[in-house]
Amino acid sequence: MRLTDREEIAGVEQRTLTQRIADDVRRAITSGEVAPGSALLSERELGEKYGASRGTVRRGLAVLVNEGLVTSRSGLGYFVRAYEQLDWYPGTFEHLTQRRDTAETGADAWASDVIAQGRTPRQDVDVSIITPPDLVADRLKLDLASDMVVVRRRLRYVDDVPYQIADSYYPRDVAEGTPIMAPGDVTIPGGLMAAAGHRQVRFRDEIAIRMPLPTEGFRLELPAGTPVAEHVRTGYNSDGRPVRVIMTIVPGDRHKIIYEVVAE
Amino acid sequence: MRLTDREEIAGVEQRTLTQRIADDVRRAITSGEVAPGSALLSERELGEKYGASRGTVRRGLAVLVNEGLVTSRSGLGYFVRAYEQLDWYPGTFEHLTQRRDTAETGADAWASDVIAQGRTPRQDVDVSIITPPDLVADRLKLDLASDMVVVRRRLRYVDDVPYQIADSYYPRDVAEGTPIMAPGDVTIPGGLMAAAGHRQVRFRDEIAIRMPLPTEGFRLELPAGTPVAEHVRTGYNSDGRPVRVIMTIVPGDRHKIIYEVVAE
DNA sequence: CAGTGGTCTAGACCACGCT
DNA sequence: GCGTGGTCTAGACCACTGG
Repeated sequence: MRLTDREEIAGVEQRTLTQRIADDVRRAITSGEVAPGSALLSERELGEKYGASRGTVRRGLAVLVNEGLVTSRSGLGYFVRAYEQLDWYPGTFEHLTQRRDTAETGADAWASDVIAQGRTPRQDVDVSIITPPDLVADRLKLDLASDMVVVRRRLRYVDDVPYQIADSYYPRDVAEGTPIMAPGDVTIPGGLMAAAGHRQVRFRDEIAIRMPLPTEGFRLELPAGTPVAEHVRTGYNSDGRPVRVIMTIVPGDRHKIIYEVVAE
Repeated sequence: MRLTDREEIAGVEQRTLTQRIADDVRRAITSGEVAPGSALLSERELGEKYGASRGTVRRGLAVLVNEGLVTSRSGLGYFVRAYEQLDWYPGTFEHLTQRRDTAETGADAWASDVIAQGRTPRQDVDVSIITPPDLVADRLKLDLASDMVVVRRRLRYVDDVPYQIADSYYPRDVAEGTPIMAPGDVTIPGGLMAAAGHRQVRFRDEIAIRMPLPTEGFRLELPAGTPVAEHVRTGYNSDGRPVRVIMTIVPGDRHKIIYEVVAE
């Protein structure tokens, strides 16, 4: 019956039932008719409303889930997602960003950014020596495949919600015997780079936009339909040598990335 | 029967059949076992292989589609997606980026970037006067809700593939009587801003990572599972006045965004 | 033409959350 | 216990692509 019913309504209806459901609900959300955080009709109710089977309703809602507009919670229902983004300023130098409050709180550039926005930062840090991934070896210009690097793996939280994966890679000779090797969440006024005796005078940031890998999604507790930025910074010292690579995974639903650039 | 079959294999198998299919195929792709561009088994074949119904296979493959790993073409099959990204350097000033080849080809900063990478740029341009969206009005500090702005809407292509939506907004008094108002793809050595008598001495770039709106996906011909960066640049002149807002929609599958920053 | 994906249905069982 | 989403099946018809 359905096909004829549907086509009767609007002559030749191009869109599928799935699309109609997705479009209707999307419009209700983007128009503000249903507020962020509030619940949608249940799958069975929507099925009733549109004369659709549950499978079709689920496909329609899946579209919105993958667009990041909606999440589902088992046993509860579907909810409109609410976004609250933190400003992240990667485009400033550690040793220049260092703020008044930093010295007092012992916060690094990121942490003091977070504090400035009235939130509470925390990070789990783990230091180890590894064979670097190709991406890192290339950027650090390590010629020997056997060269190992020091990696500081950080999982950064804001108000106890995971916000970023930030892994820093240092050539061994740069890191060894410096505070970089210190385990845990150490903070050095002026930055770790300076503490290791290198002035990072230039960096190159490469930003790729993609969907998270399953492991990243898991670690960062990302809902479906949440893309990430893969932010790779290569830092150079005054000799033009690459001395650090930082790879940061930045969930799109929690961040706005900001660069301020001034002509010299 | 299946449930028992499956559990027999590995004691207590947590993952669902859908997940197993998705995981298996993903591993085959990320390990390089199946090359980019090549075809996967058909839905019916996978169903056979895993003892799954077609619906289940489709759900498994949908996971990979939404991760951007795979696309399907009706009547043909599923294919591993191939990524080829263009480097985009937004972090440099128009009037500084201006290159030798620019003067010759009449290319703007973006176009000469593209040319430098051996590709062919093109853009459709459309100029009109509108009431600005809130995002723009805020950044241009327009106080009257009635203030109108000049917008140059561009859809930029590389080798005839849509690459970016780039819409520039100018206050009327900045744009009127200048080449900014010229319809079509005009290019002025030194940039439109300079031609309008303003030196853009500072800008602020805000980058949000999200899934595309349906209209954006349509215009840019984005496959499912392709996130975008929403790149908003506010440019200021030497008086500290915001004189331009550029909103660029940057598909993640075609771009790498690069900022080079040098300590002064 | 045979094969592929796209859409849809109707029914089933499960785990989960709340009351 | 009842309602919610999560998973799965089996079967159907369609439009499209290629040889």
